[in-house]
Amino acid sequence: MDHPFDEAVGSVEEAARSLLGRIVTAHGVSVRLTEVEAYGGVLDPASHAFRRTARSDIMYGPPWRLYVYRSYGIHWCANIVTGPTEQAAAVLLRAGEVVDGQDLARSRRGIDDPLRWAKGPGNLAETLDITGADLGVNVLDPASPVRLDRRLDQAPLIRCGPRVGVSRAADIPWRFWVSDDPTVSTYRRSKRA
DNA sequence: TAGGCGATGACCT
DNA sequence: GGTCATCGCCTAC
Repeated sequence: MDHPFDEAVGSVEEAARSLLGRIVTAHGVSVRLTEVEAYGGVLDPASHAFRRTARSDIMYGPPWRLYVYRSYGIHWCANIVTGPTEQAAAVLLRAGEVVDGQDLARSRRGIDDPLRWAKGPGNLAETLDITGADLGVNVLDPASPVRLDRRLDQAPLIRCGPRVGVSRAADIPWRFWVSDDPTVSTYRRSKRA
């Protein structure tokens, strides 16, 4: 597929795919990532880092830091900066399966259905108790409040499609999810796309 | 400094 | 299918 962001595809797309299936642990709960979206930074008009501002500045820094932003004034959304540094690329964590800390997850979400605990980026952040206080932490540091486990030996079966909720560059298939996984969020196209 | 607008989720019909 | 709560960020005045 031909689009103006070919240069960014290699790095951030590969990073997004490599995150699927890995375990993120934060504040007492662990989640196996089943759905992510890639954002290509300066080359991607849908990325918060398309223009450098105070909010997006963290994405211009070193990779494997956490970028957290508030959406609609209500929800927190968590991203992992993937680099390279000048490109400001990042991967949004959209959904996962809670694999540890189930009691904490249930109390934070207030619902009993485990499939819904970390379904959608806002719910994922709420389950893991990720907030603005976690902005910029190094997810590869074992002492970090938000951390990523080692890379998988075998990658899961991955499918891809357009990103959710973005109005610009809406047709780029940079949403990735684990095939047939029940914790993946249901797709909704942006109203403005 | 004011106004518009979301990388959402929950609830409604 | 559709609506709406709610507020921080960004842009334009």
